[in-house]
Amino acid sequence: MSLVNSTTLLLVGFSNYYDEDDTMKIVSLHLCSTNRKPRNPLSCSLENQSTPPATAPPVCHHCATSPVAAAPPETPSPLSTAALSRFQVPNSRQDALESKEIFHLLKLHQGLESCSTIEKLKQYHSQIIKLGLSCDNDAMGRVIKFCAISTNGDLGYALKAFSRLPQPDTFIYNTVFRGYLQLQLPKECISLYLQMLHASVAPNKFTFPPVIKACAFDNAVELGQQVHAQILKFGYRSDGFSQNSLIHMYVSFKRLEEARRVFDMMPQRDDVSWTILISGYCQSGFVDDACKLFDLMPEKNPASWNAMIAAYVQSDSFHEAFLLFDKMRRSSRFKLDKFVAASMLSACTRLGALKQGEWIHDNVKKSGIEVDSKLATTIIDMYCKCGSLEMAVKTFNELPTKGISTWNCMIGGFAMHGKGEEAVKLFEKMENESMIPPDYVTFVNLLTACAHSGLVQEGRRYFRHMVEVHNISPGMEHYGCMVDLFGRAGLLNEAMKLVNEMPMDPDVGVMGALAGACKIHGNIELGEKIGKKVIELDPHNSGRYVLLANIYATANKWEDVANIRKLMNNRGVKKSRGFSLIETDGTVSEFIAGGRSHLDSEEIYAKVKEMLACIRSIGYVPKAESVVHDITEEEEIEKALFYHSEKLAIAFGLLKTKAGETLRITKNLRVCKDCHEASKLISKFFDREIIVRDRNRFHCFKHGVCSCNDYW
DNA sequence: GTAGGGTTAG
Repeated sequence: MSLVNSTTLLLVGFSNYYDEDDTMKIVSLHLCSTNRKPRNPLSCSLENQSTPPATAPPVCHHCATSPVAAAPPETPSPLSTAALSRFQVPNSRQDALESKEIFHLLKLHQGLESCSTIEKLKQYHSQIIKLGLSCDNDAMGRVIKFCAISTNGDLGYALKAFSRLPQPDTFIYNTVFRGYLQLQLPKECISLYLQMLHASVAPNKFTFPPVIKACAFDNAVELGQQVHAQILKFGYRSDGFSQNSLIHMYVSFKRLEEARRVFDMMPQRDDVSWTILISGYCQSGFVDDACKLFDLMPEKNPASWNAMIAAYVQSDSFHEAFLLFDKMRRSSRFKLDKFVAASMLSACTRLGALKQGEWIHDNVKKSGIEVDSKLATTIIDMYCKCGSLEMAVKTFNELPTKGISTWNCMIGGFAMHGKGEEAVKLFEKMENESMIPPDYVTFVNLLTACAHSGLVQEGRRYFRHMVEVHNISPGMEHYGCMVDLFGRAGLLNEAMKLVNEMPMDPDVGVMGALAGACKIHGNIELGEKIGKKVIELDPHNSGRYVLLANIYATANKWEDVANIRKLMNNRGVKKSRGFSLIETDGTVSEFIAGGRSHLDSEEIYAKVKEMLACIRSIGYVPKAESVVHDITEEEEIEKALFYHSEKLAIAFGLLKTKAGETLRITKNLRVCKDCHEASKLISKFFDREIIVRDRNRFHCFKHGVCSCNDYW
């Protein structure tokens, strides 16, 4: 976390600047020409690549009943489209006749180029067959290109057509490589590449990017290195696309030194080369190296800016991300694009910085950036996690098309705001109106919503519904939700029964939910047993120790609390420091418990004292069980409680905002019981709405009541 | 033909 020592993070200053009839089936590939000697295709040499044997292909079983098989016998046609130029000027009657057909063919090609549906494509294909061109690479290349690559295509159809070609050319192979990649079938792509070499078809510069990408995707390190050697052998060491693909492949193999070597050896690097390497360093955690490289980059483009910004966001360096974003806007001619917008929205989401998030959303609208389903999801997630459920719902409702993630995100949004009924309603709408079937994540979010709102019956029903109606087997997360659902509702026996009946060993999350339930319902015996198991399952996570300590503290077993602390010390586990962030007037300030490095700390501490005195007058009693240490002196307990980061943030908010303004606070940990109680009373006494996002959910304190109904 | 963004229990 880069925001240390209760410093103030300036985020202001940028608001004025900008202004199919066949079922999809992937058939396995087979070579129609099978009379070649098997050999290692990777040792294929340049000398024998250009003379493929002219053998007639045996009819393959895939094609016998396919539409492609309806083609007339394969006779050599004078209309081979590669020979079109010979027929430009008709001199004789024969030529005139042929030219008519050629005209027809040219129109056919044009039609293929602008073809929009697979049905249309099939009509063109049958005309090609009538013209006797079903083995012509030029004509069939167009057919295969449409089927393999376009969004309305059909790779299965492309593969059938491909298998009928006696000698597919490099273009056709390259096209099918891309088709396989689009459907995330790297193994099939690699296998076809090997078959291509077997068939002595020479690769060209368009061959390597998809093949290398397939190696990267399939994590085929050795093969990737062999393809690298072939790039050099076939003479493409200066092809930027192939070289960039290589850098990307080595980055995905986490072989940064080799990626760097390719980069350094390139005769001419372009912005993509730089960007790939920068993101590579970032993904491997070498943010400093990435930064150095970024500074050296001659001409930065939005992708390279975004690589750096995204790296900062992912490493929790939000301050740096905002600074770099500002620098980008000042120093370059580039406008906000959807990727940078998404990265910055993610930064705002993580920080809980609603104003900044709104600003980015405004600029997305002003810039005319197309809000695709990914960006829409990012925006909605930002509103949900920054506490503005209203704006999230508005944005969601205004979207013309919604993706699965968008629905899931919105259901999750209702869940974290404790709006179980709304989550259920939205899920029903999704099921009945959206044509998008719910997936694994949908049910994780839906069951979470039920758990957080105490909807036990609904939770039970949807847990069955998921299997019975949608054929989704419950995973660890779903069991976690159900244990949480039963546990929170006090149905510990049912929770235990589910854990015992699970088809897999419960993970630390499931056990943690059970331990949490024991704490809530004061089941010390079971809590102690489960709490200890959880610690052994996750011994480096301080939160596990704190939970058991809290269970002991609830029962006033201070000696056991102290023993847990000793255990943590002996094992070198440090308690993760809790912090609270609050946004006031475009600035995000961070507070840690007892921290005094804020410039206004004296004033803030005085305000905490005043604030607590006020709520004492309406019944506040400090809750000692929120102190995990073995402190017995009342004064000491209060000291430890009073300066929790959340109280400091609230006091700061009361100081810096106008009467009636909503305070929005983001915490990294869960709200403790004492702060929860104090926040309710503060909201009543000072007549303020206080919205707190903790690590699990939102608490909206208003008129002395919390939106979670104390069910959290 | 190569690079960058989203939703997931406790």
